[in-house]
Amino acid sequence: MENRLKELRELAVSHRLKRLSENLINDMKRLYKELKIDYEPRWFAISHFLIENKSASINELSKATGYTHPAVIQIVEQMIKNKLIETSKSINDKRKRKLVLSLKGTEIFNSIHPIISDIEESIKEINKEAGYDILNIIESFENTLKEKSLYERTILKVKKRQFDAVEVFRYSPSYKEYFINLNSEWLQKYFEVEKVDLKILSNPETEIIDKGGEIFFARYENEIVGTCAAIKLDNENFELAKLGVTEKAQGKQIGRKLVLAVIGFAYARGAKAVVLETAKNLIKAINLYESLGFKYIPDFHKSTYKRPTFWMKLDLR
Amino acid sequence: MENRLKELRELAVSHRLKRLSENLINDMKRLYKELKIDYEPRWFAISHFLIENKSASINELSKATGYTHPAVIQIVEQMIKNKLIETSKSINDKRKRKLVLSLKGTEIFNSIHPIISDIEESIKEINKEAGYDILNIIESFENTLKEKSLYERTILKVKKRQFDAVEVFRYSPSYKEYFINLNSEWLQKYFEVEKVDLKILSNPETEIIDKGGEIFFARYENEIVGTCAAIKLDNENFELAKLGVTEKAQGKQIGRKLVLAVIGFAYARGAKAVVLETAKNLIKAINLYESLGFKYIPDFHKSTYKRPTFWMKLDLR
DNA sequence: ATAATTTACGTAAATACTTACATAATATAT
DNA sequence: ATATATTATGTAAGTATTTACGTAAATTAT
Repeated sequence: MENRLKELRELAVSHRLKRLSENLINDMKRLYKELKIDYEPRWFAISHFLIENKSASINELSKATGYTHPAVIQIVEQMIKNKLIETSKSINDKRKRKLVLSLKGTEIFNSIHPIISDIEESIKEINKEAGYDILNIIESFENTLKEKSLYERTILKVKKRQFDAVEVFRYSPSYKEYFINLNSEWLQKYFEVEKVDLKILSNPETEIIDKGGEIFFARYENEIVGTCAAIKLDNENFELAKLGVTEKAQGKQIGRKLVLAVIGFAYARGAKAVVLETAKNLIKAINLYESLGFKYIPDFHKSTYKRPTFWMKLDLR
Repeated sequence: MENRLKELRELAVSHRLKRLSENLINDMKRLYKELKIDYEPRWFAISHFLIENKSASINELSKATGYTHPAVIQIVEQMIKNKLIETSKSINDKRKRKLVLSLKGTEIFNSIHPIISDIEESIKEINKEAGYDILNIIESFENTLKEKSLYERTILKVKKRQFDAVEVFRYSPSYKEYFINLNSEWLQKYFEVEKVDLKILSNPETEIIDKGGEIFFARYENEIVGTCAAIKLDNENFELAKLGVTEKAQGKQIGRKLVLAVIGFAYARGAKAVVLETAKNLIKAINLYESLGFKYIPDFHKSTYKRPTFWMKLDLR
C-alpha cells in the first residue's frame, strides 16, 4: 500500500502539470476580464506571429504556435468575428488563405502590451520565489522527451519484462500434443493443415529430433503458449519452422524468444545459416524475422506447401 | 520587436506546460492501448483512492483527486459502465453515494501494476536526463501560487501602474465646468441633482475654496476624468464630498487617488477626522472608503439630501 | 501528360474537462 | 421548532482542444 501510494505521486505528474497550466491560463483570462479588455489568451500566439510576420496562412500559424490546424482555424474564426483578423485568398497558391491583423487587431494587441509586461514580471517573480526557471525546465523536458518519449521508454521496459518472463525449454515426448495444437491454431486460421504439415506435426521425433533438429516450447505464466522447430537441412543449414504462439499470448515477446532459441541452437551446432519458409499474410511473423536480420531470398527452393510461400535467410557468419 | 519576442517566451509558459502534460497523458493512453489493457489513465486516481480507502463518496473523490465533482461523476459513470465500480446509497446520509471498486475493478487495477511501475521508472529516467525532479518543481510552483496567484500578483502591478498614471491637481476657475459635469454624471445615474447639490456644484469657490476647503481633479491619459472636494466643517473635521469619476475611466485607481488627496489635505491642515456622506447603492465608492479605513457611524448627522444617506468617518489621529 | 502523392484547408464529431445552475438532505442559528 | 445556510449530488451546456475524414490544388513520379 505504502509502496503504491508513492508510485501515484510520480504518475500524477501529468495531471498536476495540466492543472498548473490551467491555473495560469485562467488567471490570465480573469485579468483580461477584470481590466475589461476584450481579449482571450488563446489569441495571443497568433496575434503575436501576425505582428511579427505581417501575414501568414493557417498552416504556418499552426506550425508556429503548436496548435493543430483545426484549432488555428477555430481561433482565427473567433478573431475574425471580433474583427481582429482579415482574410483573403492567397494569389500564388489557391489553397492557401492569407491572414493579416486588422487595424483593430493591431491596436488591441498593442494596448495589452503593458498588461503582458506585468504578467511577465509576475511570472519572473514566481520563478524567483519557487526557485526554478520554469521555462528552462519545460525546455529541458521537451528536449528529453523529443529524444525518447515516455511511450518509447516505457514500452522498452515492458518488452524487456515480458521477454524475461518467458521460459523456453526443449522437446520431450510429453509435450507432443502442444506441438500439434499450437501449430494447428494458426494453420487453420490463415490456411489449412496440409498433409506435409501433418506429417511433421504428428511425428516430431522421427521428423525433427532424430535428424539432429530440436523443438522448443515457451511457457508464460505457467502455461505453454508457443513452440518453434529447428530442422537440420544439412551440416551448414537449419530451417526454422512451425513457429506458433497462441493468439491470446501474442505480443508478449514469446515468438522472439523462440526464434532466438532456434538461432542459438543452429549457431551452437556450427551452422552457417538459418532459413525459413513463410507466407505474405503472416505479417507479424515477417516483421519479427526482419527485426532479427532475416532477409528475403528469391528462388531459394520451390514451395513445400500448397499455400504460396517464400523463403528468408539469416547468415550466421 | 526583439523585446516583444522575448516576452512571448515567458507568456507561453502555460501553453507549453499544457502541451507537456498532454504529451505524457497521450503516451500513457497509447501504452494501455498497445498492451491491450482496457483502462483509461483518467481512471487511475479514482481507482487508486478506492483501493486505499475501500469506499468513498463523489465529493471525497473530488477532493482527493482535484477533479471537480461533475468530472468525478462522469469518470465514475464510465467506470460503472465498464463494471469497475459498484454504487449504492449511503445509509447514514441519504445524499451521499457509496462507491466501491468491483472485483473486476480491483483485478484490472492490480494487473496494470507492473506497467505503472514501468511508467514510474521511465519518469524517473526522464527526470534524470532532464536534470530536474519534475514533481518537486510542480510542488514548489503550486505552493508559490497558493501564496499569491498569478492573478493577484499581476493585478497589484496593474493597479500600481494605473495609480502612477493618474495626475491629481487642485482647483482653478477654468476647471469649474468639470466639477459640475463629473458630479452630474453620477448624480443623474443613481439619483437626481438636488438643490443642495446644485448650490455647491455651481459655486465651488464661495461654498468650498473660500471656506478653507479644496477641490481636486484627476487627469488620466490627458483627460480630466474625476474630481473630489474637501469641505472644511470646523477646525477638526473635513468632509469628503462630491467624488465623481466618469464611467469609462472607472476601475483605474482614480477615485482612490482623489480620496487620498483629500485625506492628505485634511491631515496637512491638522484635522482630526474626515467624514463623508454616502448612499447604500454606491457600492464601489463604499468599498473604496472601507478599504482606506473609513467606518460607518450611525446617527452622526441628519441627512443633507432627499436621497437616503449615511455617514462614514476616518480618524486621522 | 497522366497518375499518384502530398499539401492546405475545411468540417464534424469526440474528448475531457469546466461553469452554472437546480434540488434534496442535513446542519446550524435564532 | 423553524428559517437559513451548507453540503452532496445531479444535469445541461459551454470550452478548448483533438481526431478523423473529405476535397481541392499543387507537386512529384512515371
